[in-house]
Amino acid sequence: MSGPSTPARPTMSDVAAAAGVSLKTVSRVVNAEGYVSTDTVAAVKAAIEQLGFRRNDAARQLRQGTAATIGLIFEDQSDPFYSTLARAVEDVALAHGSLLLIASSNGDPAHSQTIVDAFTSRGVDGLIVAPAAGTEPGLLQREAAAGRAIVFVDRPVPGVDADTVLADNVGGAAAATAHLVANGHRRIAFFGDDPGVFTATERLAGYSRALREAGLEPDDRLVRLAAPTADGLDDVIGGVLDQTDPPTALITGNNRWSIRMLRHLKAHASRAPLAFVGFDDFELADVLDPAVTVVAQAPAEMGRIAAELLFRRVGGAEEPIECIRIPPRLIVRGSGELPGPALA
Amino acid sequence: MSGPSTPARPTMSDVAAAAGVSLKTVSRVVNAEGYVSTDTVAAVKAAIEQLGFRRNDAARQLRQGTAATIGLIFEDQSDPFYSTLARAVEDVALAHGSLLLIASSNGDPAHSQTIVDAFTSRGVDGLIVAPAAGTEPGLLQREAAAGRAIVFVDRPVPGVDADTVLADNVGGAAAATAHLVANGHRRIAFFGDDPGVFTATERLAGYSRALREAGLEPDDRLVRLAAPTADGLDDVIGGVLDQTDPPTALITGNNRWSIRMLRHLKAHASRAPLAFVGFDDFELADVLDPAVTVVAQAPAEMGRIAAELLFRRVGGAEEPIECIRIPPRLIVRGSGELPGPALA
DNA sequence: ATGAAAGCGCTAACAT
DNA sequence: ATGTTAGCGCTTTCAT
Repeated sequence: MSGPSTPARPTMSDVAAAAGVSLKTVSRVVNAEGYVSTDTVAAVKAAIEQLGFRRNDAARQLRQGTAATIGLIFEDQSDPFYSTLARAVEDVALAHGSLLLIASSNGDPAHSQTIVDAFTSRGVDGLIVAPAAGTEPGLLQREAAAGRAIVFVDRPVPGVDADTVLADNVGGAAAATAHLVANGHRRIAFFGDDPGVFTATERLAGYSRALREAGLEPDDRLVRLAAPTADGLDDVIGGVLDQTDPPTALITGNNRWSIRMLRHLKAHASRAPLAFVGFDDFELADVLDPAVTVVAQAPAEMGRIAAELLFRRVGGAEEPIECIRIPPRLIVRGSGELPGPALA
Repeated sequence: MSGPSTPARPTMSDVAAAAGVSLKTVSRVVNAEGYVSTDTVAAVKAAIEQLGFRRNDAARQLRQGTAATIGLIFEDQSDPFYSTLARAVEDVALAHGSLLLIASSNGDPAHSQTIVDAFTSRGVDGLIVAPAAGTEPGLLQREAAAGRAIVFVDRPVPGVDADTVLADNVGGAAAATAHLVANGHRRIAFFGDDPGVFTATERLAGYSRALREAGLEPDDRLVRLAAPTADGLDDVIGGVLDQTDPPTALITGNNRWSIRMLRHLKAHASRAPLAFVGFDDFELADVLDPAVTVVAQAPAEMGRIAAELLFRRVGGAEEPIECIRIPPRLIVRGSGELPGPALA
């Protein structure tokens, strides 16, 4: 007699009793298996409606072994790059009748592992993971080997046999760099994420390659790799931009860095303007003055492709592992076209 | 003999057999129930490790009736307002050992209903919902009455007995309007979401109230309500801003509208500058020139509070239904302080 | 401290 | 077209 008595949820037996049929017939109707007479279907549906029956998917999952659910793991689900990607995954999942579990790893491999465990305990049919830097292959490879569908996005985990969808980071960063060179710049700075982060390293490599291809000497004094959320970045940036023989252009290695940089540049507006190309597009890049030239990734496309790969595997496809590179696209908006000394 | 033979996932019986104990003892160890000798614990843990056992939560859920999962339903999980809110919910859920199912309603009440069904079939312990405009109370009230924990955020559903976390939309919009009046503006335009959207109507009411309190006559020619994603908004906006006796200031009713407006203003820069206050903060508002004055909501706080309310209910709390209003905060950045005619 | 048996609500397999 | 039976892997209950 304590609390408001919550009416117990009706089960298929309750519906069966109400409709005067057997349990299995209710199951047939609920799952639209067919081979049930029109009258019976109507009677069962009426009983379902009247009792407010909803199938208990835990029981279904226990029996069938499928959760109709996939798990997403990102560093931070509120990062616009990942939330856009997640949305695209959701649309594909919906078409496959699947739901989405989402969790943020905070870039912590240990926590990431906890999430993988929690997801697999729940029997997710597959995982789409942007792995945290430093993720060991062990657990994931075990899952992959046990037949769990896994697709990596944005970053791979070497040692895990799983499909992977990556941006062409080297090519994109090289294109950004070449673009600045073509606009007359010779001293181009690069600000990227922590060197442990796969994309940061690849993008730095693309930058260096393009410099060399342009006959320019990479200069350590123009490169800084640090988490864009770190403290003291104003000093880090200032140390590069205010040195003797300073850069006349710069590249930021991801959207967090672009935004951090724009904030810095606004706070230090007395400095001579620098040409600026960001890796990854971001909202309002086109509205700023000058509008920000970017190498746009295609997060929605990456999400869609990753999800399609995943559901192919969930469906039992045995094709060889794929690694798909999505080419980024240079979007010229103004900030990257300020002429450098060689054109001045 | 088709495909790579996927090793069957080990169960508790397998672990029990390997460790030479009974099924129940394994269960005790896995769930840290205690009353197991140190040696036995060690033996069981070794077997778990060796076999790579993970508890099957579908079976657990079937028996216990709890999924350790909550469901989130938003219009669009990639909207920064909602993705920030979702992230805050996630942090609270994590502390309660719960995972997050997320789905986007696209503002469609029918699809929203499908999602609620899918979530409840899966036995979620609770729902956090930003309901689509036009949501009927029926299904949700049935769930609430059946004891499912529900918390509404951003918008209520009248007729459903559930806790609700809302912004003080009227107060916030009134503050934005009063701020512009105090800066000398007399003709202030308002661009908000569709009139079916709860927040749009409340914010419009706050705007009108503040005008009247300032002794100003609300003027229909200065107000437009439309989805910020609609086509042809440039004409809608132009129709207001380019009329005879045009406004000298404007308010946008949500972050999507703010961004839409900034894009329009940039494309029509020849027009005399208008004072501008946005409802809801957005990234880079501080970096634009002029920086955009906003009435900032607190999506993370709203998410945290909603989640805390939810888990209180999941835990069985029987307190009366609460409706919490979170006061927004005016952040003065420049765009809202351009002096109007009364101060010129 | 440990174990045996029953059963959660559903679907698979097999009748009829 | 419909029904019966067994059992998915776990937790609950009750012994010992």
